[in-house]
Parts: sequence; C-alpha cells; structure tokens
Amino acid sequence: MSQHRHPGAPGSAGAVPALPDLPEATVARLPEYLRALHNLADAGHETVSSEGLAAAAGVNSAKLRKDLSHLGSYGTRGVGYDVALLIEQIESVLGLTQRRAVALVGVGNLGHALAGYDGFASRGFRIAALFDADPARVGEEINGLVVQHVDELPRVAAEESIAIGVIATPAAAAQPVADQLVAVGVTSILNFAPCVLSVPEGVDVRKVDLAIELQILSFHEHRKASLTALPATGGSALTALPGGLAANDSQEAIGT
Amino acid sequence: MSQHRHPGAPGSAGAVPALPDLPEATVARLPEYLRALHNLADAGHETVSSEGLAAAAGVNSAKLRKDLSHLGSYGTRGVGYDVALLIEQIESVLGLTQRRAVALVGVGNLGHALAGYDGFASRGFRIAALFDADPARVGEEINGLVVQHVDELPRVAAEESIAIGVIATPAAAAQPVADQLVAVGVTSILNFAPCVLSVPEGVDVRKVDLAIELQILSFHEHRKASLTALPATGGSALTALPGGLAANDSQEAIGT
DNA sequence: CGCGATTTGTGCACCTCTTCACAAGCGCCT
DNA sequence: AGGCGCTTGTGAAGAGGTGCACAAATCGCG
Repeated sequence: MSQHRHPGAPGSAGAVPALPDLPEATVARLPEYLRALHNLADAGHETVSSEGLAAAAGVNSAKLRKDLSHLGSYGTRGVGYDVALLIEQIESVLGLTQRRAVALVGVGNLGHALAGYDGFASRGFRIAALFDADPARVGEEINGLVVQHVDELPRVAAEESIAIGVIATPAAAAQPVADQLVAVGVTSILNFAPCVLSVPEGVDVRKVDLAIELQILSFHEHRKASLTALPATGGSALTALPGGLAANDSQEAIGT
Repeated sequence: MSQHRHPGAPGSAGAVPALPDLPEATVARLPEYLRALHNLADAGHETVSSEGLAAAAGVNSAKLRKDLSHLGSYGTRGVGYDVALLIEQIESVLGLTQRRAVALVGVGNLGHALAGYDGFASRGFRIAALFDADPARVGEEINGLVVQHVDELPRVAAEESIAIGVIATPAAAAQPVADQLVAVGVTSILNFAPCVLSVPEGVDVRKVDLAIELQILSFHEHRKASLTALPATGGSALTALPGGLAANDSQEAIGT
C-alpha cells in the first residue's frame, strides 16, 4: 500500500496530544472500532468491555486492547471503556474532527455510485467536487453537485481545500489524473482504477480493486473444492452443504 | 508441507494436481501480477524479468520472486519469466480457468454500479443474477439482467451454480442476506455493507468498506499535517519531504 | 475496610511477512 | 570451449503483527 517511514524522534510530547505513530495494522482497524462504537452509542450503551467491542468489530479482544493501548486510551479496569470518550479519542486520532473535502474524478459507472454514496457524508467526509474529462458528462448534476471538467481542478481544489482525491476513471486515465491531483497539492488518493499509480514521496495512495477481491475469493473457493475432492482422512462426507455445516474443519481461516 | 512438485504437463491445465498452501499475502498479490502480465502481453512482451514485472505491479522484486517461487513457477535464469506461461499458471492457481458465477444482492446505489461494472466480466467472473428485497426494484433490467426478488435466491442459486455472493445492501440487511447465501451453499462472500458478518466456519468473507479507506487516508493526512506544523527537531537531516510539491500549509488547529 | 469479581494493559513467545544478499543457472559472445 | 553478464531462486536475518496468559487496577458488597 503506502510506504511509510517515520523518521525523527517523536519523543517530545508537548502540550499537544502527541500523535503516536501507530502500527499500520492498528490504524486500519480503528475505523472498524469507530463504527461499532457508534452502533453501541445509538443502542444506548455508555460503557463497553473489550470483549464486547471486539465482538462487535469482529476481532480478537486482546488485539483490540493492544490497539487501544497504543493510542493511550483510557479504559477503566473492572468496568470497560467509556463509549463516548472512546469515540472522541478515535475520531481525534483519525483526524475526523474536521470534515475533510473529497474530490471525485471520473463520474462513470462506479464514480456515479460513489458520488451518491451517503456513507461518506455520514462518516466525516464531504464530497466537494465532481470531475470528468468527458465534455458530455460535464454539467450533469449528481446529488446536488454539478460535474465539472477536470481542467477546473486547480481552481476548485484551492477554493474547496480539497484534502483527498478519489480516482474512479478508467485505468488509462488514472495516472494523468493522479499527477494533476498531486500538482494541486492533494497528498491522499483513493484509487479505484485497476492500475498502479506512481506518486512522489509523501503522497499516500490506497487502492481498491473490486475484481481483485473476487479473485482472492476465487482462490479460496478453488482450494476448498480441491480439498473436498482430496481423500480427507476425516471420513465424514461433506456432501450436504446447506444442511449440515461440518464444523470439523478447524483449518479454515479467514485472513484479511 | 511439500510444496515443490513437478506437474507433468504445464501446458494443459485440466485437473489441478495439488494446491500448495500459499501464504495469504501472496494470494492477495497474485491478481495484481496477473493484471500486470496481461498488460505486458498486450504490449507484445513475451518474457519479463522479475524487476520489470515487479515495477509493473508496484512491488519489490525480491517479494515477487518469492511469491512466484511459492507456486513453483518456472522462470529462466538470465532471461526472466515467460509471460504467457505465467499468466496460465496464476490463473490456474487462482481458479480462474472456470468462469465463476456471481450473485449480487442489493441493487441500490452501489449495487447498481457493481452490476454494470465490466471489470468483473473481463477478469473471469460472470454476474449471473441480481437480487433485491425491495419489490419496487424487482423487474428492473440492468445490463441485460432482470432484478429478482431475494426470495428467488434458492432456486436461482441452484440453476446458475452461484459460487460467490456479493452483498451491496444497507448494513441492517446484510446479515440476513448472508445467512440466506450460506443457506443455499455459497461459501464465498464479498461484503460491501459496513458491518461485521457472522458466518459458519468454512465460509470466506471479504469486506470492502469505502468509508474506512477514506478514514485511513484521513489519519495519514492528519499525521502529515501535524508533522509539518511541528518545528523540526534539530539534526534530523533525513526528513527530506518532497521538495517539488506545493506545501499544503493547512495548519491543523489541534485543540488543547 | 477488606475481599472477591471483573476487566484492562502488557510482557512474551510464536508466527507470518519482508528484505537483503548471494550462490546457482542460463544464454550469449569471443 | 570458456568466460562473462544477467537473472532467478532461496537461506537467513529482521521487522511487524498476533494471541496467550497474567499482574495490576478498579468497583461493588458484605
């Protein structure tokens, strides 16, 4: 994904809540905890144990405790974590206290859906501008926003203080678009195009490739099929799939 | 544990002999290699070095070589890898020799886009059926497929030999849908709903949460901003941040 | 006021993944 | 034939992540 090296010594803790360099794996899980916490808060819970939160987030409880300990979170032994406080802490660490402006480039099939995805707005982001290179698409209004030509990017980026760029163009157009985003100062890019982006140091790129996810699933499907075909010494026939779920297979692990 | 095996005829991929248990990290990268290889093949390359392929896939060359060695791949020292052969090998390992049928449940905003996403078809998958629980959406035709009611799932799953289920419903509906998919024998699920799915052992779930990706980017953006705002501690000459970039001086007002 | 029940925070061992560095192998050129 | 340059495949070291198990801390209660 993104290559990170954290130079220097972050030891100096001023009056500012020092931003500890969290393990990347922890950072990737914090949003999941946050979502679970919001659910718990909506359900009226004021505190939650690591066990309960871990279950809601689908992780191991020890892992969760270690993750939270990394950001110096305050739980209470014998009680658990204060839900509201923990939400505040995680949102602060993730930088969600300010609503970041997102520019979406490429309003095709997928981009159209992303533009209308309300999950962004509800979780701290504001889609501030839509762009496309196709003049036929410029001017179209989606969700209250008018699609602009990608050449307008420099002006709009400055006006709207774009913090994150989302690329939903065809693969061939992705690299030029990324270059343009970088040129106007965007240092975080979410790329849906199936290609590798080359960006200067200091720019973070995360990639989401829907077909890759399916291919990974395909591998496991393939493997499972070849396992049932193999002479598994267990003996019990795994024929009936819907009815009996043979919990005998302890080797199945869903890794992510 | 025996992972070095010589298949008889690499040219014909009939019944796959033995599936070596690849590291999960390797499996996740194989699709990326595959995409890069297809690009290279289209560009007319017949062979490629690990260095070249690694660059095209955006990874370290040593990592790539180790990944390929895991699946017993045949490169030629001094020359590189045969592009066509490698494509065949990877597709065989990923189980892409057969085109798998995918059922998509939830034809809302995102699901609509997924139904029309041609990246699935071009990479070995066939969207075989669309479902929704909303009667108002049933009957709609998308990309040549008619949306059916989710209650039709058992019948259609059997008819179409559904191998993979994609959930693009709201979070509240995701778990029941997953249960239904599992009940009809689906053992691989790609979940776009922002929630944790609980499935029996032996069922693989992969999750894609678009907002989480943005939140991870937000964290890095937040960190970068707080780093530039901090006065550089003396002596650290290696903090060579990109010089050519316009420094985005958005000062984070970190509350006390 | 002390005790037991409960839950956090963490040291430690294990495991997976990454990266370096280099020997072995291959083709080409002289 | 022999040497030379290039590339693969891999051993080994290191880095990072995971999960167990337990001490420390806190609350409620008798």
